[in-house]
Amino acid sequence: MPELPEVENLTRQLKSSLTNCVILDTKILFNKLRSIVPADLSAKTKGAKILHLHRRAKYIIIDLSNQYSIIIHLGMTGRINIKQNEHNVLEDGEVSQNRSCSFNFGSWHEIQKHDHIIMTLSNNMTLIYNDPRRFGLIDIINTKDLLKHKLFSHLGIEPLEEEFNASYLFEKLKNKKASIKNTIMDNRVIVGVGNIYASEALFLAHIRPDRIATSLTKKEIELLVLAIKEILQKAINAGGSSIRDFVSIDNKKGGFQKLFSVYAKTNLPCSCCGSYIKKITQSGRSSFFCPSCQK
DNA sequence: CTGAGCACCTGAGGGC
DNA sequence: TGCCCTCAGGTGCTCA
Repeated sequence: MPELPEVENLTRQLKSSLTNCVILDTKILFNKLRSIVPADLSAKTKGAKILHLHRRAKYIIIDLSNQYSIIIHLGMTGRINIKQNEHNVLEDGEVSQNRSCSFNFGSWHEIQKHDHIIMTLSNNMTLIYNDPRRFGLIDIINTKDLLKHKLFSHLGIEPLEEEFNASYLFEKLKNKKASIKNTIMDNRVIVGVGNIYASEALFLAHIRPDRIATSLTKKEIELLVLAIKEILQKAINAGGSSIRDFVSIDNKKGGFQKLFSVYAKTNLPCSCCGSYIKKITQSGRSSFFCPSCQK
């Protein structure tokens, strides 16, 4: 259930629990994800130490001690669960016990539906990649070739980096015939803005999603850049619901979903002006906006 | 080159 | 209960 904020939070969590772990064994239960999981994933990970974890766009990258890097993408429904063969206390002090599919207190070899990759790690931990729709991806390549990888070579800049600013976006919007919503979701322009936050950011910037990109004024572009950064940062700070899934608290209604202003709020009153939120379809995906606040 | 549409999948939820 | 339809947080490919 990942947009950038969730992948960012997941990466941070994984970083704190997996850094310096050794991969003892990797089992591929099902190899047909978005692309075929490399058959030598097991051989290339066996005995390697996890040195560093980081994120690029919505990809999680795990650098290993043996010059390889694992690339993970969660697609629409991918999850990473960490099982621990002992009583597990979460960061906020709660003890997890309400999820059948995660902590089994001793019987942690039990395989759940849609578990595709299982990594046995040192420190009594097991990493499980689960993905019902299988739009996710796992690959492994030489660390030095990361940037050349075809998944990364065409990607635009990170929205939270300083280089993503009004003058950058202004240049990118020149001659764009697509809608502004499609444009900010275009990975070649900026990465990591998914369907939820595209709608949310455009609401914050008071711009209709179906405006042609070139029609935005400089002022609107400035507002939009700030809105994208703000909405992503807020969502990261709110923690992601996938993090809660990751640490196995089933709390889908909580987290940042409460912060949505327009997403999935068709026909509900706008929190700002009371007008009813409208839903339209753009390139086959739903967009939500307030017809009165957004121009 | 661009942009729209489609394909890849399973599962949840609504209508009948 | 069950069948059928629509929809879902992503992204790369094809075609015009």
